[in-house]
Amino acid sequence: MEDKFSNRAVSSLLRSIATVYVLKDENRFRVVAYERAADAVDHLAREIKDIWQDKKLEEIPGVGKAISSHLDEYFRTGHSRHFDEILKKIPESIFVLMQIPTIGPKKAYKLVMNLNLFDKDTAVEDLKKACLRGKIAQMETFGEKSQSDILQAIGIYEKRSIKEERMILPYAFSIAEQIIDYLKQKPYFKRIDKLGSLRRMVETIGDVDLAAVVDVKYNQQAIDHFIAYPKTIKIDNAGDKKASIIVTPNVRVDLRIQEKNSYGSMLQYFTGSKNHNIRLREFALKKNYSLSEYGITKVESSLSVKATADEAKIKKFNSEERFYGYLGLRWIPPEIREGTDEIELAAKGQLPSLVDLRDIKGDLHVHSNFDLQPSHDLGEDSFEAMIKKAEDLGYQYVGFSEHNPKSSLLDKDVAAILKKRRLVIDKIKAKNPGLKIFSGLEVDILPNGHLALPEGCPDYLDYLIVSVHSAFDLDAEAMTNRVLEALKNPKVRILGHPTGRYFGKREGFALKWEKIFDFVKKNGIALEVNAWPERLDLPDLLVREAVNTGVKLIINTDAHAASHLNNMFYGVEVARRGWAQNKNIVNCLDASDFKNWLVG
DNA sequence: GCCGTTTTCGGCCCGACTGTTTTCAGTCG
Repeated sequence: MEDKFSNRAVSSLLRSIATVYVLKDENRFRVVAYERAADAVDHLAREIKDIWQDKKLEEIPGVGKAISSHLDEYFRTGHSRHFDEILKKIPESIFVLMQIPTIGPKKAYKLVMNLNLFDKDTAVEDLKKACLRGKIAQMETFGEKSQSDILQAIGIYEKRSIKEERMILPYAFSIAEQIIDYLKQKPYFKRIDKLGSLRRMVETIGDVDLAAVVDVKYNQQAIDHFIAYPKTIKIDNAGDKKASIIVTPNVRVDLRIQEKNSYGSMLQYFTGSKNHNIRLREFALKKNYSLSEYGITKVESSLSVKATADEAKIKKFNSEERFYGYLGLRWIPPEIREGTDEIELAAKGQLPSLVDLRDIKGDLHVHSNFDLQPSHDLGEDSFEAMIKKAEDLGYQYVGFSEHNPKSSLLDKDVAAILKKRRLVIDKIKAKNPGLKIFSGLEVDILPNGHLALPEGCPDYLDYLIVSVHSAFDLDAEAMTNRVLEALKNPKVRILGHPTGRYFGKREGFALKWEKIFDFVKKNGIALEVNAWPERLDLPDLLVREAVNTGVKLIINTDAHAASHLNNMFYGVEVARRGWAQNKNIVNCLDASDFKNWLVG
C-alpha cells in the first residue's frame, strides 16, 4: 500500500482534481493550475510532507493559498473535505482508464458511462471485452479504428504495468553514441545531436531522440540509412523528415531531420523540458513573440490591422544561441532547462558557469584489487593500473578507498592488514611522484551509526568515506541520526552515495537534509556525487539544494576497475543538473589546496 | 487557481497527429 502522503500520491491527487474539472467544464485555467501544482510536487527534491511540517507549502511554485489550505487539511486529518467532495463527482474507474495511453479524461468518461464500467478493479478488463465484442465501434465519436487502437493501447498498458523501466542514462547514452557513429559514416549527415532528456542528461531515459542536419535533397537517403541500422529489429514509421525504429534489446530511437537554416529552433524545441518550453513561451509572449519548433513569429495585438503574410513571416534560427539571443537571453545549458528560474537568470545574464569535466582534478573513491578481505566487493585492477588510468585522464591526485575489512576479522588482524596496505601504498607513492596519492577507506555505517572499523585503525589512513550499505529501511529520523553519528569521526571527509538509491533495486532512503547539510557544512565534510551508473547519487535536485546551502561536494566514480574512472563524466553531468560550479566541488581544487582540505 | 521589471486584475504555451468530424475534439509532448 502506497503512502498516501508521498509526493507521488499527492501529485496524483492534484491531477485527479484537474481531471474532474476538465470533465465538469470548469475554467480551463483552473485545470492548468492544478496540473502545474502536480508537476511541481513531482519535481520536489524532498518529501512534501516535510515541507508541510515546515509550513512552507506556499513556497512551492504553483501552490497558492487555496491548494495549500486543502493540502494542509489533507495532511492533518488524512482527508480534504473539499477534494473529497470534488472527487465524488465522477466514478473512480475513470482514473484507471486514463492510465491507458491515448485515453484522456473525455474518452475515459464516455467509455465508463456508455459501457457501465463502474468497477475500478475490472474496468480495464471490461473495456477489453467491450472492444472484442465490437461495442466501441458503435459508439458516437468512436469507430473501428479507435476500437482497435484502444485494444492495442490496453496491450501496451498491460505490459507496462508488469515491467516498464526507463533506461539509466549511461546505457541510453552509449546506445545513442553507437547510432551517431553509424550515421556519421554518411557525409550528408552534417551534424547530429541528442534531443530531449538525453541531451539534458536526465538520470533515466525513456526513448533515444536524435536530430540531424541534412540537405533536403538527401532526406530520403538519410532516412534509409537510419532505418538500415544493423541493430534495428522493427521500423515503426519512416517519413521523409522523421523516422522511428526499435533497436536491440528493445529501445525506441527517433530521428528528426532538418535543414540547417532552422535547425536551432528545432534543437531548442525538442530538447525541452516541457516546463522549460512553457516558461520560455510565456516569457516570449510578453515581448509579443510566439515560439515554435520552426522559429519565432511576431504576435500582432488583436486591435491592430491583420498582419500581411510578409510581416507574419517566421524568423528562422540555425543555432540555439541565436534563438535564445533573439529573445534577449543568454544560451542556457540543456542540463538546467527544467523550468525553474533559469530563464529569469538568463535574462539578467546571471546564469552560473557550470562545472565542466575538465575542471576535475582527481578521484577519491576508487577500489583497487588489494585484498584486505573487504566487507563488500573488491576492485578488479591493481593500484598501478588505476594510477596509470588516473594519469591518462590528466588527474593531479587519486585516493584509494577499498571497503573496510569484513567485521568477522579480529581487530588486531584488521589493524595488521591496514598497516601492510599503508606500506604498500607508501612504496607506490615513491614510484609515482607526479601524482598525489591518498590512502583512504570506504567504511560501512552500521545501523547504530558506529563505523565498521576498529579503534585506532584510522591512524593508517589519510581519510574515510562513510557509506550506508545495509538496513536501508530506517525512518528519516533514525537514518539521519545514524548518519550524523558516523560523520562525527574526525577522519571522515566524505559521505558516500548519500541516499543509497540504486536504479532497478531500491529507492533512496529519506534523510532530514537540513540537519545533514548543516553538519557537513560546519565540519567541512563533502557530500559525494557518486558517478556509478546505477547510483548517480546525490540526485540532481538535492545537489541543487546542497549548492544553495553552501555545502561542499565531491564527484567520485566508485570505480571497481580502471575503465570505470571514465564514469566521471556522468557524475559531472549530475552536478551540472544541480547547478554546481567548480567552486562547489572540492576535487576541482589543485593538488595542494585539495590536500589541505583532505588532511589539513 | 496562480501570479506580477509593462498587471493585486486580467491575463494564463504551442503545434502535431489522429480519427471523427464536414470544421473539430481529444491527446500528447
